[in-house]
Amino acid sequence: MDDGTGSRTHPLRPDAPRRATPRTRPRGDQARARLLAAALQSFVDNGFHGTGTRDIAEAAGMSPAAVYVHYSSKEELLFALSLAGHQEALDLVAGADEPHRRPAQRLWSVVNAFCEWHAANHVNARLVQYELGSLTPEHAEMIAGVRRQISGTFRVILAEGAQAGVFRVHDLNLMVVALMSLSIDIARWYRSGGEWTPATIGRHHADIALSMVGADPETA
Amino acid sequence: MDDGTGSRTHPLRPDAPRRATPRTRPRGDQARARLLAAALQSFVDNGFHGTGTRDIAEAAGMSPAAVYVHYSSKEELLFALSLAGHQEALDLVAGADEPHRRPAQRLWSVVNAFCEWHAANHVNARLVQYELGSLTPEHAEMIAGVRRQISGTFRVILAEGAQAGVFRVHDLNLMVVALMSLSIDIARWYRSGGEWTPATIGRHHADIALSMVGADPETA
DNA sequence: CCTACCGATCGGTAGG
DNA sequence: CCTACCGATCGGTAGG
Repeated sequence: MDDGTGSRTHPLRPDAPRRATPRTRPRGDQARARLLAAALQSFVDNGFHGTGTRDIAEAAGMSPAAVYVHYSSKEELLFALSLAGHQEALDLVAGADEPHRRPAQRLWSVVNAFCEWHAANHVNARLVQYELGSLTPEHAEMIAGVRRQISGTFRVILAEGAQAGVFRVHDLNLMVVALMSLSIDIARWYRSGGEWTPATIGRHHADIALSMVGADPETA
Repeated sequence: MDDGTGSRTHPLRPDAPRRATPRTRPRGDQARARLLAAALQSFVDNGFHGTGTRDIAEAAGMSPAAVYVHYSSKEELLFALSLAGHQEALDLVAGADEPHRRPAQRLWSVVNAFCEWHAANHVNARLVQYELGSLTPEHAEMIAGVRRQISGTFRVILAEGAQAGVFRVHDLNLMVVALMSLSIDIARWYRSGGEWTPATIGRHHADIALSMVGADPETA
């Protein structure tokens, strides 16, 4: 098909078979990726309002105006990052859940995955958890939908374990937020290169999650 | 000796009328209080960088320049709020701890107080937990000292319970952050007027904290 | 994707 | 504690 460089202006014939169709990786995608990476780092380091579009452009190696070739506003950049991060977290949680297994195993697996993600991807996670206030109301509502799907996964597992009598849950919704706090707050305190690896934290906190609902780890 | 106001320069002289000395609550204090309240709300709603000094001044009923009569910079306002909030949280935690009681009772009491504070004072708490990045390095280091005192309170209780064999703690420092996550993350999700009161959350999460360390609530 | 530029607003200060 | 103002920088656009 195409070699991916896509820089030729004059292919060999006027009917130009190659140039007539989009490349698998158009050049614009690379620029967008650079912009997203630059924006993510700067939003996390300095906050959305503390980041100038010129900071982003410079870190992506473009002129200030080039940002607007790819994104119509600074908020669109934030939204793209926030949505991608939320979707990644949701996919991970949904993929970690194994509905055919017992509640304790499901809970352990989901908390383990969610915690590990927040540690390993703590830069993304920090944007995901702490920059929602700068989204437009429309975009915030779309993100809220993804967030409801994530908390719904926790809620279903807790409800099933409580009904089966293997979880002790006095207040279902309060237990959901408590379990999610354990994971989400990792984004706030985690620093890479420290005392623990993401995998260590995931296992430790998943064990703790079982304790929180009074599940016996031995019979899980 | 002294009434503590420390404002009188000539207490007994008849020609020392009241108005010659500052009032017990000098007028400047009131202006500072209005500035702090305005800055707190705006910093939490829009972030430090998203807040203009003119926003603060207007909400406090002053001209833009009047802010600098009381605080030398926008960051000084943030620091004053952050330090006061941290000190309040530390005082509360230290006051809730009762060293003569058993570890489980101490842990319950401290987690209960810390959680309740984060819910009841969630506006202050949000600034305390999420606006540290905008402090100067010097101010950040001062705040870090207060934070270490708070986490130290948790650590001491956990270590004592573990040594006494009434707490199951595999990784002391990781358990400290897990317990604090439970409390601190309340600042992120709590909304007043919702499903739970601060007292309800405090009791619920304090119970959960005991579960996390494997403490038997009955024999606490 | 660039240069050049728009009006608006920023944190902070002079001078009273 | 005010009016008036400083230079710098902001998000975004015109025109190519």
